Amino acid sequence: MKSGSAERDAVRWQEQVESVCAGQGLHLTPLRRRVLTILSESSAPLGAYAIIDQLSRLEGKPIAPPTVYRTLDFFLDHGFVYKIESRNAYAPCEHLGHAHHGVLLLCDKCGRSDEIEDMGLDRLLQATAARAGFAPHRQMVELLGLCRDCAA
Amino acid sequence: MKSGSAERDAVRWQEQVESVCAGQGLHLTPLRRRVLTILSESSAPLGAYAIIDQLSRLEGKPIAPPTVYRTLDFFLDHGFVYKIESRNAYAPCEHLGHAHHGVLLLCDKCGRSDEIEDMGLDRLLQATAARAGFAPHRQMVELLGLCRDCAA
DNA sequence: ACTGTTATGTTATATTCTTACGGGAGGCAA
DNA sequence: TTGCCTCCCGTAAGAATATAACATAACAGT
Repeated sequence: MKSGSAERDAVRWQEQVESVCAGQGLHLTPLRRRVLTILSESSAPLGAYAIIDQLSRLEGKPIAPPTVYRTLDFFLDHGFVYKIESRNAYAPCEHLGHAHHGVLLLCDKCGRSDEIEDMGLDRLLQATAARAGFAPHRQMVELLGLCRDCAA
Repeated sequence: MKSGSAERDAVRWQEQVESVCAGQGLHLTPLRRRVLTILSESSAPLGAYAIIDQLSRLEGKPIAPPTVYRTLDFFLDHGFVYKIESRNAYAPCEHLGHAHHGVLLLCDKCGRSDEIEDMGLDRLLQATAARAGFAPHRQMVELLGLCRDCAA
């Protein structure tokens, strides 16, 4: 979330997704590419219907929800995008390679989200779960509050 | 989480809420009490519409969504209940006194949720946020997976 | 009684997500 | 070629979740 790097990160993200898809033989269709672009160009996470609206404008005709939800599912399945449960919104997942369950910092004011990887936290969570005999397969850590810029 | 204690915990929860309300001059109305009971008698977190249905049956007439959502808001505001964002469900909050942002263990199979307090985790999250210049006011930590009983 | 506040009722609607079904494009084997 | 399969997308409908806006009731304090 260092200022000024957001757009570059977004471009980098899109390129990374492209290359991962190429590498794994995943089909990055025109539709998926357009959604990718919409997501990458947004400064904050987008709701599914925001994507539907933008896509509809891009295509010049109304796009139905399943089209976008399927695309999002594709991205979610491959870890390119994460869903912010507390907001019903979707955002590019940085750290594509790493098992992508980071900490999400969600700003109440500007709406931006930032993703932080923290191995120590992962280990601690894993240990906490293990103590309870719990076997997790997905984790969500979301912090709501004010980001550095908005706090000032 | 210890087997066999679920029902007792639920009763204890309801009593605790009653006493906290009494202590703080909060109005525990008949409606709120009924919702309290519905929540405490459920073995797993309930969706708002499950509560609406049960309440409607109890009252013998259809109850509209806002009635229940308002009641839930009251409970959420006072930390008696937490919302499980990844499921759109609501559950009794154990650990009433403590600042109630525990770790939620959510079983995919039986649907039960368990709440764990972990000061170490809280501190770590706080520190992680602080490093990013982020000032959190609410945190959500949800682990999805299999509970001890269902894993066996 | 008048007023402010809190709690609830009522109607309608917004938002988010899913189910179900069908069609088209490309691969691939007989 | 034909038939079959799979993946992707279109379309219509509807389920599930949540809120807006406005009205009424109940009660406390003055």
